[in-house]
Amino acid sequence: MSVPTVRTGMGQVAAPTVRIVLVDDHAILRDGLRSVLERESDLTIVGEASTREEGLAVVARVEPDIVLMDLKLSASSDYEGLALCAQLAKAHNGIGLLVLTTFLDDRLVVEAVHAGARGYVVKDVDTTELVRAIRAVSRGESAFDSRSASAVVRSLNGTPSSIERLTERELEVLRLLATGLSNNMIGTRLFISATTVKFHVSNIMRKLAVSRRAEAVYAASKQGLI
Amino acid sequence: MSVPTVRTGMGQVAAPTVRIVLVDDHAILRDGLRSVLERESDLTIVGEASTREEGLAVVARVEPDIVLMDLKLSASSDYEGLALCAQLAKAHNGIGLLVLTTFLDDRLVVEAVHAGARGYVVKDVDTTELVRAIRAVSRGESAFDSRSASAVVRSLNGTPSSIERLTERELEVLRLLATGLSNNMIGTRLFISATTVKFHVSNIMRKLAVSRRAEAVYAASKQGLI
DNA sequence: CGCCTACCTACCCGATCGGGCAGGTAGGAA
DNA sequence: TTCCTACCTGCCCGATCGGGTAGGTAGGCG
Repeated sequence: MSVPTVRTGMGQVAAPTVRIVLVDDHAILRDGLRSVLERESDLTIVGEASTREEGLAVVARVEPDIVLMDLKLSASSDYEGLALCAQLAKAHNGIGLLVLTTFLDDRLVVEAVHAGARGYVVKDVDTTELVRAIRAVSRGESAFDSRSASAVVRSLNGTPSSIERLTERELEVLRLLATGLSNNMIGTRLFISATTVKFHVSNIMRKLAVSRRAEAVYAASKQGLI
Repeated sequence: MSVPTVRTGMGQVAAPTVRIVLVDDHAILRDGLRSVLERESDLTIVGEASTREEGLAVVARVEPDIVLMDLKLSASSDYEGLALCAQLAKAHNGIGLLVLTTFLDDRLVVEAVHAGARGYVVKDVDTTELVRAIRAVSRGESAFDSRSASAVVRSLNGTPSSIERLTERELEVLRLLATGLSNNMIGTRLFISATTVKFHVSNIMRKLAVSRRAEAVYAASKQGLI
């Protein structure tokens, strides 16, 4: 690591400069963040990206200390950032991944951590709290705003293995379910029998802890599954 | 209007200072916007608010030229800003309401205009485009980024009166529908018969142009109705 | 080899839904 | 007054759903 270290006249070691890449699909937010963060003398924005592909390319090129990223990187998918997180964590060992996002979803927080994020901050926190989180992550520590932290705690001890993931097939059924198709029509579409569709729907409802397909669609929509 | 007008030495009339209030539930975005916009010499942020109530109070106090606001002002409701729009337009005649939001939804654009907004910009546009929109609205003009503009066009000629609003009652039914209740249980909850519930559900499905309750819930969720 | 997961299928049956029918009231606008 | 909107109600009937039961196959893991 060739991180520049600045020594003050007092002989103390000042914080080294933290090199940051921003990944967010909203140019306005990136501009705003850049403007706000660069007021801090120890922070510098060395790159920006608006998509997953751009993010990978930029990070590979500039090798920042921190990637400050949203989980939602397009209108279509609400959690594409998770994939980016995992890819960055794998390709750049020890890189500081800090998620800055709109939604506070227990599941998402946990998934982000699993994907390699060392921090999770929701967008309605104060700027100072964000800066604190950035510095913490840059030191190799973890940083969660208070609400995200409790989400993590909830997910870890409240429900030991609460996250029952839906299988690919179930997601497929779920998406068709959301379009209002009957079991029979879903079966025709997927080349399986209506009985099998019903079986999948049952499992989906069990995993989402609901009892009606309408509710399943709502829950899945809320969680960004579809 | 006691807007200060600045005359240059050339005898030309320079742009007067545009006084802006920001309304957004994310402190970070507000900070960022403030930082970015105040780099423009003719723009000044005179107030901030994170909720509808705050927005009303702040605008009443500082009487800005422009209110730059998000439609989503809390995690629960996706379009509370519409109500704020309408209230502000009513209370402050001629005030410049500019919507800055994440989602581009034809319906929302139209609703915002009906609520009194003179502009609609999605958050992934360039900062310069936002600044241009602010100046346009401050001059009393309208301003839409290109995608919002086409949304308006689509809504106006594509479907003459496509926006069939759900009644309060129907929204009530819809919310219970999303929780997976049966017609009978919804009826019990609302003190009406199951037949009436079915009637409302039918109307909801017709208005949302779907044929199943699951699909209705999905569509409503997508449109931020619930 | 058992054990697990993901996936697939069949039959039954009562509850529910979706779409018709035909009506009613209250309140506001033309 | 007549018209419209929002709201409410009853009855009918075939299609669909939700929840059981009781099986099957393919592939991976220890």
